[in-house]
Amino acid sequence: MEKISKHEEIAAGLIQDILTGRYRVGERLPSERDLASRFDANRGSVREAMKKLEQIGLADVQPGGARVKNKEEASLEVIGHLLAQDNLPDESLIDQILVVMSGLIAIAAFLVTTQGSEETITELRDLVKPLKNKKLNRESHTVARLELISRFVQASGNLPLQIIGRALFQEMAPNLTKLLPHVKVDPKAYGPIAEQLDHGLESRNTDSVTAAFKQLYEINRDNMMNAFSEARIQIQNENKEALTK
Amino acid sequence: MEKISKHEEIAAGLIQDILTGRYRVGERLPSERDLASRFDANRGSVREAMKKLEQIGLADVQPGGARVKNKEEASLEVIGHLLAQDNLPDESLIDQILVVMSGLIAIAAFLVTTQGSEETITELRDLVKPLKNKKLNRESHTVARLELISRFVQASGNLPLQIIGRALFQEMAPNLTKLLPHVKVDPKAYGPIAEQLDHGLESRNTDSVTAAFKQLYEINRDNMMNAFSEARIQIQNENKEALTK
DNA sequence: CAGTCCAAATTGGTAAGACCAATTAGGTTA
DNA sequence: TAACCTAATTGGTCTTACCAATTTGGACTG
Repeated sequence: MEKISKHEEIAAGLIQDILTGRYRVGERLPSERDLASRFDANRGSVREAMKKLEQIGLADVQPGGARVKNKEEASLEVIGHLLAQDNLPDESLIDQILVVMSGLIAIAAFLVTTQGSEETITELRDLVKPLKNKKLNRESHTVARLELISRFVQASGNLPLQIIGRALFQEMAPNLTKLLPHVKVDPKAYGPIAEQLDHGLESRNTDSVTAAFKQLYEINRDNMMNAFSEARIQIQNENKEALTK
Repeated sequence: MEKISKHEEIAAGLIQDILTGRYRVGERLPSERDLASRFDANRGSVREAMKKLEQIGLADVQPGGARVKNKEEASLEVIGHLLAQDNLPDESLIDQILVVMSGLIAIAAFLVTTQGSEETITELRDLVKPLKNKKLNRESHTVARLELISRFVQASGNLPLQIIGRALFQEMAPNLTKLLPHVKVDPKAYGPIAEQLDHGLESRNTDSVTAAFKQLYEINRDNMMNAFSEARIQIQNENKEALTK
């Protein structure tokens, strides 16, 4: 059970309202005093929530009033809120995130193979090894894959890349809980990819590593999209059950 | 002349202290009450500043105290603060940003060429045209290049990509003002690249567009690194002058 | 009637003081 | 030495108040 403070509650409410279009872009939000009475809170707490909105980039608060901004101008944190809006995360947004992650990994692959230390290479190769094991159970396999990708980006030594990778992951991960049970992975499919990754790292062949990750991305993407289908079917069935009761 | 509010002043001071290592990772920051008296401000203002630190990801504030976090766990906003620390921005960090931007553009190129509408393609081709003009003055040329890159990312239709691109740009741009006067561009060098971009867009050839942007990146990178050298020389000369006086 | 200008109401920014709940720190005890 | 308990500290919230900037609305003017 999480404890949620007042300003977090207020911020969450306002973010929800903005993202669902209750307040349109350019429109003025209610005054802090109005919001305070609406949320039955103190104006100081409302101010803290507004601070949050401002930092996320969803509102521009100035003397005279706070105005709603485009979500394209916001920070990466909106992604998490967008994904958390509905019961199931938005499929096209997940798809977009995966594309970007794939691109980020390509950068990391380039940096690691061209500038990575010998220790970094061997450390990453150690992380690839588990993926060669075709008898690994699904859960362990998923953990091993995520760990590999994460470490790759961190090993790049590129601060912006590290920050972006970490942020994207943090925004996506909590919103996949309802989806992950439906992800069916086939460990055998990852064998050749792991081999190629290993060899590519050993020979510091950027193209080889990049190609391997591209395959990994495509498999992951397929798995994710299939999981969406199954999750939707299950929700549909649950709704039917609820009706017959 | 910018107006700077109290909490911004406090936040700036604390960020500076953290990034320069006055407070180490894991260490506890002074209490809000202490900070209030140190900055001669109200505790509410200090709290707003702490909110800022928390949202940037530089501090984790909880009942009991606020603790400093790793900058790798922070948001992209730290990049701007890191660049603004010294007189001249950190060269290696600028280099890292350029690498990432290059990678982001590769993603955008893929998305635009494979999924972009006909209107998007023609719009982008219109932006490429000015770069073919070899007689464009330096300033106009620089503006045209930035505009092209920015529009490319925005045209991708990929929200995370748009957000990241915009954020990276916003963090870097304000800190390049002292560097830009030293950037010497040769408009002639961009002619062939513009041609390739144009053709690649027309034929929706991802590889061609990506390759063109890669060349663009390399030229930009060289220009930037040369600008660093010149800027440093100038600063050195200024220091000598100051001494002889 | 349209445009300009000015004053009043509104809004965010800051301040001082107070209380609570959770954490932390220090000393005591087993 | 380790566990425990108490007291001090700290962040979270609230109340009230005043200022400065913006916004608003109406009066005035052309």
